Amino acid sequence: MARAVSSQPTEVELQILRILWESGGSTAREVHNGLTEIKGTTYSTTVKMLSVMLEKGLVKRDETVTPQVYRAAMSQKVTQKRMLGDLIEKVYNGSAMSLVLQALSSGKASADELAEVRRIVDELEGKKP
Amino acid sequence: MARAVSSQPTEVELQILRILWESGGSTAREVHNGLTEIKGTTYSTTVKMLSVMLEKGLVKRDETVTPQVYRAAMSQKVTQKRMLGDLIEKVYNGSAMSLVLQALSSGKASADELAEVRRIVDELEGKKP
DNA sequence: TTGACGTGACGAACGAATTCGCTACTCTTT
DNA sequence: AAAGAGTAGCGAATTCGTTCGTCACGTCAA
Repeated sequence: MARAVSSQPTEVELQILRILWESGGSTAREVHNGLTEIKGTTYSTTVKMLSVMLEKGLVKRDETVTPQVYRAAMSQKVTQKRMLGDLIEKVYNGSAMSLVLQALSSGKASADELAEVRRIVDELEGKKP
Repeated sequence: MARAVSSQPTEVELQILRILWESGGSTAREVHNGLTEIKGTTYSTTVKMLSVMLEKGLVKRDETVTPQVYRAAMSQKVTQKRMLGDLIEKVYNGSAMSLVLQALSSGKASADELAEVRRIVDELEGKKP
């Protein structure tokens, strides 16, 4: 038998979504131009991927114009949260904090970013007591 | 054609690794007992998965004892860091901080955990100047 | 109108991931 | 020794993800 259908976008699907998020909407040709830079695949492959993603509901398509324009069906933020939650569940046994600690200690964070983290922590702590 | 070999453990492989990390080492039967609770697959499948993982180098096997004992080849921490880095790269465009901020603001963190985050931030900021 | 060119839609092909059935062995127990 | 039970190994079957080749249309210029 086989594995179940993954709810998460696959590797290539994600690369396409990133192109669409950045552009806000692109024709198959435009997606292909962005994709071929990193993958070297053919235009045919790009069109196929887009049609597969359309079936899965990962992208929407405006057919009233020619060429048709594709857009991501879900925002980048929502997709990120979904995939992050998935990783936390599957790899960090549901502990978001242990992921945060690991990301903090291993990543190179700028002073500004650290200050931002501190601000968020202050905000969260303020709600507790 | 086909996709490239994923460097990351797959879904089921991860579930098996989690069992091995927790136990420190298990027989095929023990892994199966843990796996069948969440998957309902047969013993045969478990043994096959273990042999595939052995080929990939994801697990090691002690053949001097009967039944043979399997252990994860890589620590949980290293695997987590590797998969986290992968997510940051592919989904967060390389920005670890935006992942941290999202995880912090969406997750429910305890006071202790927040204090721990604050401690890490302090430590990281101390090194800068 | 005929030919070149771009857009789209299929379906084939192949590797990877999963699942299992069957077979071969090794120990125990009668 | 013969019957049972558990451990391991192999290869087949299926589905998914990914890549292309090819064909059918439409549009536009010569």
